[in-house]
Amino acid sequence: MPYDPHAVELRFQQGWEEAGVATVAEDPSRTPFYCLEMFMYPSGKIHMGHVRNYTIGDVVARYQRMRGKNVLHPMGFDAFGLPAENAAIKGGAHPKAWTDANIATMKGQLRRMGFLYDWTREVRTCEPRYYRWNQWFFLKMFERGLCYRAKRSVNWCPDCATVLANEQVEDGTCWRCHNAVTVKEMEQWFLRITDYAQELLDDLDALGQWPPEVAAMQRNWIGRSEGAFVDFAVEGQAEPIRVFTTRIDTIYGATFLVLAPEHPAARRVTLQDRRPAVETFQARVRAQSTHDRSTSKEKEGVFTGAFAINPFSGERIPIYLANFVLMDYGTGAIMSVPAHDQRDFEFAKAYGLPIRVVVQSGGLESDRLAEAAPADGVLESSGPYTGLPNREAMAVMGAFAKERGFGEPTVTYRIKDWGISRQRYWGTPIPIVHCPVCGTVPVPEDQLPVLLPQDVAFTGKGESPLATHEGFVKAACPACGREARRETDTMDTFVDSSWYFFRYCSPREESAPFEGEAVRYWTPVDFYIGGIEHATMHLIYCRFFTMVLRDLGLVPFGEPVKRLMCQGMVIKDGAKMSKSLGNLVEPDDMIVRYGADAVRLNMLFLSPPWDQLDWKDSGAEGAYRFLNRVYALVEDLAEDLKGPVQEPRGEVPLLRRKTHQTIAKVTAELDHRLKINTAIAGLMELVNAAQGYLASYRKTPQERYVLREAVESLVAMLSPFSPHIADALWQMLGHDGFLVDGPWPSSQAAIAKEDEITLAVQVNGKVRGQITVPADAGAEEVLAAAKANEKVAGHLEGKQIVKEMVVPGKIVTLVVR
RNA sequence: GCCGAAGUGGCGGAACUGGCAGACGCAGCGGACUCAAAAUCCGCCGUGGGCAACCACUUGGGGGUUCGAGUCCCCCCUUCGGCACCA
Repeated sequence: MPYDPHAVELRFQQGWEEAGVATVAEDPSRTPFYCLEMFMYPSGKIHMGHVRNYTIGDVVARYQRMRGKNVLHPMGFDAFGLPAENAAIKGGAHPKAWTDANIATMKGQLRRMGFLYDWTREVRTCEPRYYRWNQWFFLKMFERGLCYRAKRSVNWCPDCATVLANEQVEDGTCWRCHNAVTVKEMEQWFLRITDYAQELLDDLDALGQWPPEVAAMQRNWIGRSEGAFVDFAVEGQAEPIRVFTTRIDTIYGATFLVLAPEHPAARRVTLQDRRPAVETFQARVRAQSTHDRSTSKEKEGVFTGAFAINPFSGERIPIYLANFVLMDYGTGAIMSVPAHDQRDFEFAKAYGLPIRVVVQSGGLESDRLAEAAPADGVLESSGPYTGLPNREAMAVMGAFAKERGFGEPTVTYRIKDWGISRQRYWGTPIPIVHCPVCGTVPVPEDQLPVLLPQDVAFTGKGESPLATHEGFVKAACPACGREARRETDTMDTFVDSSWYFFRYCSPREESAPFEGEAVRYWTPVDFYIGGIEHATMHLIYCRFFTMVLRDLGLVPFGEPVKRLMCQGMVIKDGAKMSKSLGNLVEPDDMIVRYGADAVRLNMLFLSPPWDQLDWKDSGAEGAYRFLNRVYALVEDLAEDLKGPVQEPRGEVPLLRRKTHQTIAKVTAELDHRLKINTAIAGLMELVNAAQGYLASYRKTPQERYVLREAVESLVAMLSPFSPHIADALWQMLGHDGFLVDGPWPSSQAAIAKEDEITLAVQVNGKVRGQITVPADAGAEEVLAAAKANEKVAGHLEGKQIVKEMVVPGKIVTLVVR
């Protein structure tokens, strides 16, 4: 019977399900292994990116399980979010119905791919029994001061009518709809991720099994910067202006002070006659979109008429507002040292402000600078610090500022507190009530969850649908009982995904977010696979959340993921797959043509998991062809292999050696490097070798032993990659059960080892001949053989050997003159 | 601008610690089977030279270290990703 992928795949998908092989439970007698893939946003249908991500995860989960580990391999849905709501606004179904329908479709597709998930542990973040714990964590953080409300300038997407976190703004546009983002002042809820900035940074060094580029991106994002605060008195005013600088050593070269246009002190310091100009400038900056503001590099500003006093030199310097100073970094105010900072230099040139060199790094003259000179050097024109190397001066001057009380050394971070308020419906309600008397009051724990109402109107205009839902908004104040107003913002969906992997451990737990025993058994996650696009979003948030959970005493560690892998993008014909480019490959079509096993194998074989993958239908055909060959091979041999066997003694047959070498190679690949493409190449080589063996197969018990060992090892090792066909062939060979429970073949070093090796012989760096020697031959013997080689001898004739060496197992090299 | 990753046949890729570059597959070419086609099987397949055995060249470019470099060091080019007026 020819290989029929559909019949085979459906048969075993049903078989696995009926046998419940995917369902796992804690078992202290076995080693746990938590294999996790980023859960799914239920957008409608799965795409090739999902297929790749989940195939890699399924390989790891199945392999670890074949090795005897107790493997937790769950899947769930990141089910809150804007697209569901946008679909409702466009006149579609209710977000809940839309989401449920998509989940049903996508689960079917995952099942058809043969991914072995413990669906009894499925988590959907839009269910009250899940999101109530988001609310619970919110309250816990609120109690600890890790959660606060503040009026801030926030990123606002007019199109989505909601706030965005910094991480969700890409190049000045919304990460979802890619329309321009603007700035808006709003009351927002924030989580104090900055409290953990240092720990988030420090731990990166210990995450040895994370891709270094992800660690680098996070380092960059956290943006630690050492410097100092310095207070500059404002002439005629009591309140000073605090600046942040990383170059306090250059303070004698500060020739003006600059505030961000939105700086709260701007109004206070501006003199009466400068008001109109200052306000015009502020209005112009405010009108700019985030994108325009960050892309226009033109330095523009306005003089406030006020002067500040340099606390080191006593010098009187003008105060400006300028567009290049950002309110949300440092203190929103800087001292400008045009000689040593390029931005300050450009501004000074544009506004005719003085430029003074104070760090001499070689031949610098204040009135001849063509650009700023940020290099290290020796201080000049710097009062008592003149002559000091600038690095030393930094420390001394910082300490001096602290001693005199007008500043101090400090550290700032680029990362900001995480704004989680979203003016949308389809998310977790924030458990807060605003009371006219008591103010902001948290909803008591025993009143959770604050349920998201179902009956809302989706207009797509202005505020969240919740704000106009009378029944939801009206609430009694939990403190005094008076009529109050419920908070109508919902939480950023990244809150949902920050802890879902804990919930999988005990998904039906009703009295806590998760059950301690289960979490201690399974977590931290051993292996996590997902897209690198989450490097500075989800992958920072979930680390932060885990640290908070640790500080709440809920988990015994601060890092949720031991090993992280980011799979590469799936592209087609050199371009990202997308509907608009018309190069979308539908997994369903591929399955119809070649079956899930071939689609999986092709995905895995085309390139290493972390590299970009250029999808080729012809590759799937190749994979399909390979599976056909394996199927035909096993089918032809199945009956014969049940005949008598006897382990061969003495010289190891070539096929047997190849079998054991392949087992060693594939095992090593799946244990450590996960360069799955080369593991599959190894299996292909083994098939070629087995087929070659058939030419001289005489069906002796010894030969049959060798062939059976090869074929059974092959089928078992194929199982993580193409599990359905592997199970079918396994049963054809007379075994019961499913390969997901092993056995994984084992390699014997003595059999895998070559007893004769072929070495190349180099003369003056060029390969001139080949010699075959016993694997354990000594250097003397090898050299003798090399010199005796006819071709080598020709190159030695009439020459003198000046150097000879043998690299065991690798090469022989002779240098002649 | 800063940080990071990468550049190998017609294509995807292999070469794990410096040791015969091109495993494995795709495409292509030739052959077998077939009335024919598909499928399958066998062979060839980096470039140049030679009837040949063989020789020379070849891992983005240039230099270097080494008996020996795709791999290590320096400079440069290109592509991709991240950050970007961060004081």
